[in-house]
Amino acid sequence: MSWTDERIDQLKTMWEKGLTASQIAEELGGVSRNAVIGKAHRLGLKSRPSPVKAGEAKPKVAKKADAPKPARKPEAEVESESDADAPPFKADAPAKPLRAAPAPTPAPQPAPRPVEAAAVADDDDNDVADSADVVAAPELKPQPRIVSVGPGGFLRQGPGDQQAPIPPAPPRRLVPARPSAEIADKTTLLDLTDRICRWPMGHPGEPDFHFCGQQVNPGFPYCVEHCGRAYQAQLPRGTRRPPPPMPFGGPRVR
DNA sequence: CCCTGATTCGC
DNA sequence: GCGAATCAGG
Repeated sequence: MSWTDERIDQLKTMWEKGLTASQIAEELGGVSRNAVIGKAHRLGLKSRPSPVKAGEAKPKVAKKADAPKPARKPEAEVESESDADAPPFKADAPAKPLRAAPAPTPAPQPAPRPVEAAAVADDDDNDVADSADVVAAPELKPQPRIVSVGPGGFLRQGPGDQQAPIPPAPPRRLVPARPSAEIADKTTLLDLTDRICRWPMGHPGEPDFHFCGQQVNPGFPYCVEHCGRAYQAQLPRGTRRPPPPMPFGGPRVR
């Protein structure tokens, strides 16, 4: 690959954007991380916080001054003829991994459509696991105190544990709008609105996990059918029937 | 080990 | 100009 104007431009953009050399190389394709770094420097792009330059002002270490190593691959370093029995460098093959071979795609950003906010206005007086909340933030570092396990294997938390002050979402890498094709016609988290039943179908994390998607029973987060599952009239003690099957067949047993 | 960016230097 | 090899810090 050569450095076309376009590729140089991409390099500049991504470099200034703070992407690592590896990411840039992967994005461009056909070049190594070193190539990216080398090019960036040649272009005069300002260096970014390097792990190796901390404080040190004199990188002028004795590199070539005192007899260091050849540093360069010997290639045809024909020394004296008498020493012709030197070990041949058959291992000279760079063994280039040829990273990201097929990647001519300029990665057309999949225009993240203005997600309808997923209507996360959580009117949480209902007791059913509100999957939308849990699923939306699966990457909480500190393991929250688990109060109980909700339907579908959701981990319920105590009221005080709910709000983790971690809104600063780091810049996301480009991600397809749909996790997979098999869910293309299903109701995903992004499809949820106030008027769409958000009863989970399947288990979160599974490739085909989606939501009911029916019109909601006005005033409720679920359709009529699922409202019937979510809300049970409280019967006097002793007259209670055995609990109905939980959604998705109950908590997962691992 | 992995990662990172910087630097060197044969090509 | 290019980039693999190497260095060196995290």
